[in-house]
Amino acid sequence: MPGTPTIGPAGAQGVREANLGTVLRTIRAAAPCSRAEIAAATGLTKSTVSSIVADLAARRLVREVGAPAERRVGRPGVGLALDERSIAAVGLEVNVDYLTVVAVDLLEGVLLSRHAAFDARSAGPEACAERITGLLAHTVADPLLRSRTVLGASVAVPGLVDAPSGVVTNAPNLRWTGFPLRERIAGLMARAGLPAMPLHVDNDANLGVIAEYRGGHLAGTPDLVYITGEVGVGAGILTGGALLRGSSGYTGEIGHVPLLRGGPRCGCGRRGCLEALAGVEAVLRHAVPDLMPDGPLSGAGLSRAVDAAVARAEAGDPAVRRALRRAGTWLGRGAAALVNVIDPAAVILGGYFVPLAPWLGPPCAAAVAAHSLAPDRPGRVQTSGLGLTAAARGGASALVDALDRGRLPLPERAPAPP
Amino acid sequence: MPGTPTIGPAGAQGVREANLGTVLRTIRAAAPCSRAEIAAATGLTKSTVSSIVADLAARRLVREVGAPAERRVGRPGVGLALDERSIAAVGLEVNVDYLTVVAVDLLEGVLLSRHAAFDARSAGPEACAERITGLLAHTVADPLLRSRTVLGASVAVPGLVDAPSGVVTNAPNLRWTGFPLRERIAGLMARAGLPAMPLHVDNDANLGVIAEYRGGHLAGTPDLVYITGEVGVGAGILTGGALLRGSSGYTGEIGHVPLLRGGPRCGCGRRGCLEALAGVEAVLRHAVPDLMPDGPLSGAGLSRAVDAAVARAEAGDPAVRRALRRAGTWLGRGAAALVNVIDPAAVILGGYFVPLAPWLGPPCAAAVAAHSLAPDRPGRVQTSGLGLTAAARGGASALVDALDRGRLPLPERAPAPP
DNA sequence: TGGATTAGTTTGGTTATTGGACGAACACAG
DNA sequence: CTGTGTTCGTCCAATAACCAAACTAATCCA
Repeated sequence: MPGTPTIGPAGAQGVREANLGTVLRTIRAAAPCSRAEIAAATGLTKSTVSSIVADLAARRLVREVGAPAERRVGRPGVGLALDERSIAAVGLEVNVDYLTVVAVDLLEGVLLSRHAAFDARSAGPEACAERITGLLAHTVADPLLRSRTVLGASVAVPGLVDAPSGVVTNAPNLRWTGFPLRERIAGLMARAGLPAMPLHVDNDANLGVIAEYRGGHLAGTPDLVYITGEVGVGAGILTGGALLRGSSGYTGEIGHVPLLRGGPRCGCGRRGCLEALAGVEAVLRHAVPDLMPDGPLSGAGLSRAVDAAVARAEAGDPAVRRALRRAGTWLGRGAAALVNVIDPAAVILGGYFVPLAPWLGPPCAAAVAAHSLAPDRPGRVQTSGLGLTAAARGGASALVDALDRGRLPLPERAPAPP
Repeated sequence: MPGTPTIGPAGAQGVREANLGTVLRTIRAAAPCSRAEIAAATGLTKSTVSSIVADLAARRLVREVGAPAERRVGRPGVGLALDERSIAAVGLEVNVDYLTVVAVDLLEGVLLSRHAAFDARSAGPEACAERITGLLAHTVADPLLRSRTVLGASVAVPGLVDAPSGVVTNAPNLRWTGFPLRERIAGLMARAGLPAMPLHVDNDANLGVIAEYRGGHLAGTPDLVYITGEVGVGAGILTGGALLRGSSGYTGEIGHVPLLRGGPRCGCGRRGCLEALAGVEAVLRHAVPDLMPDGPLSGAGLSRAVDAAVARAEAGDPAVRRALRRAGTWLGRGAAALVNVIDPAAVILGGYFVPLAPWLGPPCAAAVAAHSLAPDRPGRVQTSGLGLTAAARGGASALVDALDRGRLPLPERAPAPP
């Protein structure tokens, strides 16, 4: 059964939008390809495809490339491909201990990527918004982006976000509540005389799973779960190719599922939460206790501690390996709850879990297999290939995704030179 | 982010379909209403609404009723309402110990409802298919349905179902595996010389949540979970108004989430599963041990035992109340896992949990509140008002829902007499 | 050089929505 | 009881988009 029927009247422009998206996606998948091939693949007629391709070319999203090398009988088709020189999309991520920016082109190739240690917790939300705005301004001014149309920017935040309004409802690890991040960034940009652009704010796990869906090893798998391994543990859930948002935004909040009665105390006040057992900070406190301060970590501390834990685990340190194994098992138990409810094709471990995955992954996979009902499926637990840029890339990808759905907020322009 | 873009070309008939659905749903919600009111409510123009209403009237789904009593200045509109005399949809449910049929009209009013004790487990799948076919044939031949167009029939099964093919992949409590139920029913109907009709097979919890979405107290709430309380425990999950199906159909399989290490042995071979702690059969073994046989229950045994447990609980029997309280707490823990992942607006307890709800519901709600992260929401745990007919009604509703989406597999007919 | 084949464009036709004009039906005021 | 104003529903021409088929273009091959 499909979703709730769309409200509002349907009209011809909706049809056009759908078909623009279909053709764009087909070219993305099959480039270089001819109009005739697109017609065959989509079921549209050749005339419709010609009309749509003309439209896309006028917006510089598609261009003609040389005829395909393959030589067959009959008139050769002219190859079409996405024009990756025309647009850009920016994704940012703010997290407890770092700030990331990524800009991608229409092919979702990375144009530019910056990662910097940053103590968002002590900076506070207002200073953070300023820092983000500065980074965004700097990014769009980069020579690599200057000649492109910027589709917009998206900001990933580790916490509960009301995506439509761009308000960060509650981000415990940043200690933000009810902060109107989008509004702030838009205000700061206007004050600095920068051109307005679409701004989106969303949860980091939600954007992480979008990144995996569009660019990870499992790209295109419509039922995916992405688990962030930052200070907090959260899950982004994609079902049927769409984000699960729930009735109030609390989907995938597995960081605080109770796993062990009377277990270690968690930041949320309860005991035995997944985050207190398998969150990166908790893992490191067991694995490399000598490197962890008594108070909260700040700046690049977490990253350094992860590196140290990896080095020791590689060297065969039994205490570190034991700590990672136990954390992996708890993580698997938490993930199993999710697998039993959602039945995803795969669970992808992201963030700081990626470098730790050689030791954390196998026990996690074993625990998922042991505690889930569905028959065991090899490769159900995977490691992200996107590292700490996943959320930022996902934000940028989400902007590109709007084009793939036929929503082209782009003016017609003179056709691109060959 | 909306779901995966629909594949295939979009065309004018898709627009018509969407708008037919929009108008039909508007009339359902606002009847009796005039064409002008529909135009205002939907954003379509008056001419389009006229055209669509004519189409719906030709298919006898809508009829003109007397002008509305409300008197205002200007020409009065002619009232439109759904014509409930024209079609019918049939829903059946086969479960371990009973068989249910329900037929509804376009307003989803119940035309006919039968519930019979039936030992599906010992009858076996083939005999069951014969029995279902017989019941269906008897139902469509009923004088109440004879004059109507039957949209189709849907069968709810407690187990894993591949809905597109109508094959029951695995129904442990019925002991069916890989049984092609739809194909069998279609074959038996053809052999009996009955007219073919669309047949659907789906999981009972999935259809239960559809019934709640369309006809329960929480009708229209797009993020709902329905928990069946039959011999097994399963959840049907609706998110954004659409069923969650997962990558291989194992969504909502909460019956076997492990809750208590070393707990009671479960039918699945493991220990401490939710079903072994809070499944109806397990509950009754604790609550009314004297009424439960050592072997498996058969026929109407379960229903009688539930009645007895209710009677004793009402009389204040402390052992029964204690057993129900404990089961409710376990159920709440299992439901909390679901709430933390899905964030539904409500969790609805169905099946045999309904009569037991006065004692089982409050501890269940308390456990959900205690173990879920999102702020407590009163009324998060609800009791179904549909009793044991939920799944059958949901199947029938799903057929009506196709009309509400504009898919009208109905021939044009002479307009209905006033 | 001409036939076969495939690509892309052009032209005409279909479906469905839109928007404005118009007649119909009623209330109200004089 | 008659005119005026208001709202309802329909009719008709215009528009947008897709489709089907004819047509031109480009290439291979005999």
